Amino acid sequence: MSQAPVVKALRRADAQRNYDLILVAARAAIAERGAHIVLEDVARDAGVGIGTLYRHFPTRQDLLEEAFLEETLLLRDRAEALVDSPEAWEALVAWLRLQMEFASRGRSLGASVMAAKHVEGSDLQVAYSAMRDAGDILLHRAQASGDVKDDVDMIDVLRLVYGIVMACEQAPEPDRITRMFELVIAGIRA
Amino acid sequence: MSQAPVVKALRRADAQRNYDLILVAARAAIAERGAHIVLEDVARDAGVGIGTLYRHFPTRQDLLEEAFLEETLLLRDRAEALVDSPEAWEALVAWLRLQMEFASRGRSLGASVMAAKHVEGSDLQVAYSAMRDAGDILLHRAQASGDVKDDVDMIDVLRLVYGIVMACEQAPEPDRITRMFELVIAGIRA
DNA sequence: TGGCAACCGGAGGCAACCTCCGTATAGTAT
DNA sequence: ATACTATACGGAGGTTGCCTCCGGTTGCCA
Repeated sequence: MSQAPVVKALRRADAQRNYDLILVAARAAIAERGAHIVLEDVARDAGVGIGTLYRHFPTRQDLLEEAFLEETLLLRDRAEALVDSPEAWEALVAWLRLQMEFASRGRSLGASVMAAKHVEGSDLQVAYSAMRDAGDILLHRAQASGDVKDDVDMIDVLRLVYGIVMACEQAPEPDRITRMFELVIAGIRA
Repeated sequence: MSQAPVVKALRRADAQRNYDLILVAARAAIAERGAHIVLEDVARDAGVGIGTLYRHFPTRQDLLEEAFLEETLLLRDRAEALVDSPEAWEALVAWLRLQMEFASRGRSLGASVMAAKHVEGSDLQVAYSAMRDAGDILLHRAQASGDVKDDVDMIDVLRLVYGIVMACEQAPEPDRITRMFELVIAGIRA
């Protein structure tokens, strides 16, 4: 299911080590304070210079993409696991709920990730497509069983989920988020 | 329906003139390039110094709030006008559609406004509450006529609308936005 | 017309982003 | 082991945008 750390090309040992340290620090910072991380802080936490961070991740976007790649692959795996579930509708809803938790954890990342997905050929774009394809199967199953409207599109549904998180970012109230999620779920139901 | 330019207190004529010039420049800039306006540019466009801008609008938030105040009051007026409509459901949907257009125009402002609304006592907060109250009447009418679920909350609905705009900010596709909007509408329908 | 409270404006401090280049070192060839 | 070099390190410093401060200016009233 899971995968080994990403190794982009042949790299010197110290370079690979720093690359990993930076990613670890970035993920920790994002989990704690959201995606508005200060890259200088990440570099310090990782114990490397800012120059090193920028060599490995030329843009802020590159770092964020890499930081979320793992989680995206995990969500794809979850979708694939849920395909075996006998309850098509419940499986779909469960997966969408996971999506929402993922989005909440990377609060403020929404916009960044949203932009990244469209960069053709990027690692995250590929992973995101794979994840969405896996989710699509859940959606189509639920449509085949008559639980979901036929004209519903997975991209739209995912965006609605991300939109909820973004709109509630400033004042996150768990029960409000839950209610909004349920409205969306009701909206796609046949 | 509409209202005269806002005059906060007794101000010297030059101060009032600059205040208005700044707001005009800010609204123009937002309409053209979204809410990521550079305040230095706004000041230059308005023909005043940056210091003057900051005296009138101590924080970026203050300027954005003021820039959107008019539109918020207008949306309230629209809700009040729609109360007379015989079709409760259609009136509600029409008003929500207006909300979406409003949000689209101030692209990237979503988060800022979302934050501002909660600043107790701010002009925009008061105006926003008034607008929401007016919208609430539309909602309750649609609930009374059995068109909308009883447990739907206007705050949730508005946030969903704003969420759509935010989630589609990076790559706005009008028909996708329309489809997402319709999913939300379907979600609140009884 | 004088006086002053209100107002103006831009120089400059600060924070975050990112680049550049002199220094250090892992890996390799001898 | 040693020397060599491609690769990598790291932080000084340039850039941009945010915001403050205060010496100079001006509308307004007596």
